[in-house]
Amino acid sequence: MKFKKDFNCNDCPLKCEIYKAIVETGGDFSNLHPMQVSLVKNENICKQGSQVTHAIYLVSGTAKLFIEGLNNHNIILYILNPNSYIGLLSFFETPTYHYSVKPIEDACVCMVDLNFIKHLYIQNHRFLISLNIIFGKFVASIMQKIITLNQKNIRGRVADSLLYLAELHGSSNFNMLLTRKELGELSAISEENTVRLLTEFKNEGIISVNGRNIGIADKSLLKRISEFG
Amino acid sequence: MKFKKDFNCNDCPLKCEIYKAIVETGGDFSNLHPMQVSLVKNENICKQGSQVTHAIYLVSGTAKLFIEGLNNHNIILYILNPNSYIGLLSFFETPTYHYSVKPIEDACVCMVDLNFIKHLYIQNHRFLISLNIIFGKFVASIMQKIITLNQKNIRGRVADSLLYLAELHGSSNFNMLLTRKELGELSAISEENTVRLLTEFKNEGIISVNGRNIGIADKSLLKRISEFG
DNA sequence: CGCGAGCTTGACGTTGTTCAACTAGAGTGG
DNA sequence: CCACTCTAGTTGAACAACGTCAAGCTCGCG
Repeated sequence: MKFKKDFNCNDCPLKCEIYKAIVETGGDFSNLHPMQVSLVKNENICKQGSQVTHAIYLVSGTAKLFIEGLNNHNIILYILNPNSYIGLLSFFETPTYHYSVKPIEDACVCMVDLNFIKHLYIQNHRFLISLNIIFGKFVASIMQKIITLNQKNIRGRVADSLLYLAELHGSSNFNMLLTRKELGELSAISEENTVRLLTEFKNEGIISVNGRNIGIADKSLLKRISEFG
Repeated sequence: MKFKKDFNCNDCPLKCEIYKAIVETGGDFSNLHPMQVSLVKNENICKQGSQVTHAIYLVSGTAKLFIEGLNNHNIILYILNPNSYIGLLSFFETPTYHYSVKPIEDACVCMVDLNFIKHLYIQNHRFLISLNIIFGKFVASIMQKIITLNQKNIRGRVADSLLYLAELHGSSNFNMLLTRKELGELSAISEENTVRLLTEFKNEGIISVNGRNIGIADKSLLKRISEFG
């Protein structure tokens, strides 16, 4: 974990939502005090149960957002790409995080004091609305996740996860970055069954597997499997 | 379903959050046009997939909030008591409902145009903050639910549900209003296993069962079961 | 009186987890 | 350069947990 203090937004190549909102509202950066932090794998970006003090924005790298359950058994809810809010589900007056976030490759995040954010969205309603839209999408996909995890068999769930990852990477061929165990946590199944299903799908010619590189050969079939058939 | 149009908030015994916020902001009710609706069991208060046009507030009665899954298999997320928002999870710029709500006893709801609400929370930040606080709590309990449903055995899940209902009714002795099937949907298990566990708990002296009336005799033991022991 | 919805119980089969053993590759230190 | 160790991945077999099917029961209501 390496801090870059006294960071200046004008030097940042990523013109994030917060930056845009400030410019739109009058361009006063004097109270912003952004903090950029570099992290390596397995460091916590935020930790379930700890206090929410800053809005966190993923600048570069990829991260997993997960709930820490019983007996060290986690469930991964989303994979986060650069240019997305991390603290979002906790922006809204939640004292502590209900989930944890860790990078799955080296990453860089930017932290902004939460009081600044509140002040900003009260002044700038377009910003507030944009937060709410993202928030709404998160909730929608959690709902979907609850159904998927509870009502599909493990074949359908892994198919779902693979389609999700392809969508996320914008291609049918991608390096999923996740270990087998993590792919299992994304589908809420055991590591062993994850392996079994990957080889099963491979043998059926639905996907190609090369280490963590996945290629989806028959997307429509995978979709039918995901829909539970 | 029976509409009471041209309803006047000053005649309403329930001084809800929205009412209070309007009074606080200047007391202009002229654009409010609240609509009160009476519903009986099994009518939809709101329906998954349909458009969100109004904020809905539960005035009287009890309702279940559930996700409609595959093969007519639902999962109940919450039981709603009077004086709570129904549309809440969809207030924030979500075009369609991601869940359904139905009364489990005769109920009465009040509907307010969503544009009015938006206008109100932009003017009144205390109201916005109060919405966000409730929103945050909903999300927190969904997170908890995901873990519960995926990582606890059915004994733990039913124990959880019973403790939840006791909390909701504010007493260890309550009429749960739910059928066995619905209690199962609250715990995401089959109706048959729900019945089996109720009699199991009864035989173990942990609860008393009389139709839909439940009495929790040994709360601490039930808590230990819920914590997965 | 008969019908239907809700409830109850037993038997059975499927699904998925867990345990255990084994393999392959990447570091590490002598 | 070779043991060694550690992690990630893989496979098989045994077992436990749940869901499903089927049948019967009870009570309220037409």
